Amino acid sequence: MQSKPTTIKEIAKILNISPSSVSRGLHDHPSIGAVTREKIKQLAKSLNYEPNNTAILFQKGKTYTIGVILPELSEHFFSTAISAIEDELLKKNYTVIFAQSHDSYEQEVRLVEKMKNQRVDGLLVSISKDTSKFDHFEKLSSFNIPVVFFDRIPPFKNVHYVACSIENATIKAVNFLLKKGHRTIAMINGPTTLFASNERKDGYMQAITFNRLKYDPSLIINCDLTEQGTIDAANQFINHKRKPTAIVAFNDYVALFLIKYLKKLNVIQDFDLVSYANLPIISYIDNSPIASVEQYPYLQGQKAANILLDLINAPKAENQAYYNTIVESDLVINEEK
Amino acid sequence: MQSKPTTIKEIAKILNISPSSVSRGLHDHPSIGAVTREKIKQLAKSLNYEPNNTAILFQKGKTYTIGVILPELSEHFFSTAISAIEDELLKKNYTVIFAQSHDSYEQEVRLVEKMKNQRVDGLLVSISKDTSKFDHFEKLSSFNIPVVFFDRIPPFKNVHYVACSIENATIKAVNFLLKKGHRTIAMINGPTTLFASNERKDGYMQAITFNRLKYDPSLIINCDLTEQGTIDAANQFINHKRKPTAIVAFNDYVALFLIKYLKKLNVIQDFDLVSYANLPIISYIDNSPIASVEQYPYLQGQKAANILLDLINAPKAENQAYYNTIVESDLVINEEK
DNA sequence: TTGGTCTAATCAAACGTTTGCGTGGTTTTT
DNA sequence: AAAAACCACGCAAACGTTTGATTAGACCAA
Repeated sequence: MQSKPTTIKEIAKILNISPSSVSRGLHDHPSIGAVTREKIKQLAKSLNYEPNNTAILFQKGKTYTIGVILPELSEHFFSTAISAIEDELLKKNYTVIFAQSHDSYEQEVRLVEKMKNQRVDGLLVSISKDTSKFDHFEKLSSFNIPVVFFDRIPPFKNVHYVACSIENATIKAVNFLLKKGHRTIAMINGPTTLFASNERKDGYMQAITFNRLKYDPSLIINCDLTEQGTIDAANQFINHKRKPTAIVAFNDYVALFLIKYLKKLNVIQDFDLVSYANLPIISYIDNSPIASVEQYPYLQGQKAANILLDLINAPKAENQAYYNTIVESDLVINEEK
Repeated sequence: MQSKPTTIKEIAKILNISPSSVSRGLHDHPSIGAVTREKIKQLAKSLNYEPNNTAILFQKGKTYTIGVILPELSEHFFSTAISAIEDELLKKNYTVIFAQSHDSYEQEVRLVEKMKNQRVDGLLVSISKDTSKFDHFEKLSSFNIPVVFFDRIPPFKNVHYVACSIENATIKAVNFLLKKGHRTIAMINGPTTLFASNERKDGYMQAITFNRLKYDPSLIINCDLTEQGTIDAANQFINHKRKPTAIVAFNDYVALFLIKYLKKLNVIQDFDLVSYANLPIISYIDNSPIASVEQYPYLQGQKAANILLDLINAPKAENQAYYNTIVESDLVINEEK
């Protein structure tokens, strides 16, 4: 009933030829005659022969497997990105294995170790919030396992990465608000420890100074991204001597908290909001942000996957230059308003 | 620089013992003396020895790899479920590979084939919308690859599965609305071809008849789950001679379309909505459903993963009985209202 | 002394596939 | 007719690890 899978050896024995000939026949090697080749293929098909992958991988010392490590799969951004990665790698007959760091540095270190033991051909990583040391990735290069970071990338250039320029995006966002006539624009930013916070701040300042406006540091509040933190920030803006007319929210979650609170106070009409896209359906909400920074997770995933394939298949000598790919972000204007 | 990984053989040569002793030493086999064992372990550590997984898998004929096939990873339900699966299987040192059918039957067939060639130890599957034939799964049993279906399951009992009883959930939902005083309850259902549609209908009817109310077939409309389809259904209800006061939406997407349209017509206040949870943030929306059927994707994923492990590790003879696990769904009342 | 039990290790096969090299036999070239 | 070229295939090693069978030596009992 539960037949052991057919092997090349068995085919060889039946046909009274050597296993190597069978292997070559199945691979259309020129040194196998057409007649024999067809006999091999026919028998293989009729016996339901399936190459034993573990044997091939072992023999070749390659796994055709790509590891993906990301913080949280149930975040829409990441599930979309890995969806792209899987689509892209499947085309090239690679297999994807993945794991979640759950934003823990220790877990990330463990996972990198595990992926290395699994002998992945390459790694795609979006780093955890907790990660500030990167030794665990450096070890990989000595094993010749290329790594491409995406979206959440380390703060230096000598790695391969794909990311969105949040700075540029923020410039676009603030410019958009300025063009709409806003002159006092506030920002609910994340913790100063986050690279992403600095990018937002830099973009904000660039837009403000480029437009010859005065930069008021009290209009940028660093919060912990919780609901209470958002409420505290909102209160500061509402009571600000220069009460802002527009607020840039760190992300859609913050925007949600903000909308909820401003509605409760019945002052939502006093503000135009802009946010960074996390939630696909945010535009369905009443008083939703009038614009969103789209970071193209699918595109980022695609590009990262293809870069990794390049690295895997490149001659070793060429691995000198680093891919630093920036995916341009767009400001998506919410038509509903 | 790029050192080839250390092998057991090398360790053996350095220590002047046989590879088998090294292997046994590393595995604490009793027939290796404590002194030798420690020498082996020390040297292994200092040489950064990592077992070559592909070799082990090949040798053991097991891959310690579980395949997961699901329709669409970027759907919140599925990303949560696979997140649970990964968490659960990582604990047991299994590796997860996954692929998306994108709701295509042909793709699903290809993927099952691919997973089989990858020699996965088992398969977790949520079937595609297009799938009505199941031969591709039956083939797996002859290769002794167990399959556990979750959420989207085939319409028969002689398979292993984990799912939520949408029927029970619907009974709860309708009962909830009845208790709130509603007497005319409508339902926007999916296409009749979908198993999920029948479950909803059955649940609806059971609740109605159990409460000795008259069942009015015109209050259940089968739609194609598009925005236009939802609008058409809504129009029928609005113009219905017995205009309903509550509507059960097929899912959150339909609910979103519905809310949008009813708001536009300014009749949203005339209806109480209930939906089935797909979108985590739906409750943040104004006029959101007053209750949602929670289907516990994380729990379903966990259970499916554990059942699969049971099947993999069970003695062959015991594989007779089928796991048919129903995860109870809950009606989550939206407090905001 | 013979036989038995234990300990600590070795030997060799096995898993399935790929691949460099070798080798008869036939055909072509000079 | 000898040399060269080519065709179609076989041989055997290799990839790294595990494991059943075996062994050499030490110790003990009768």
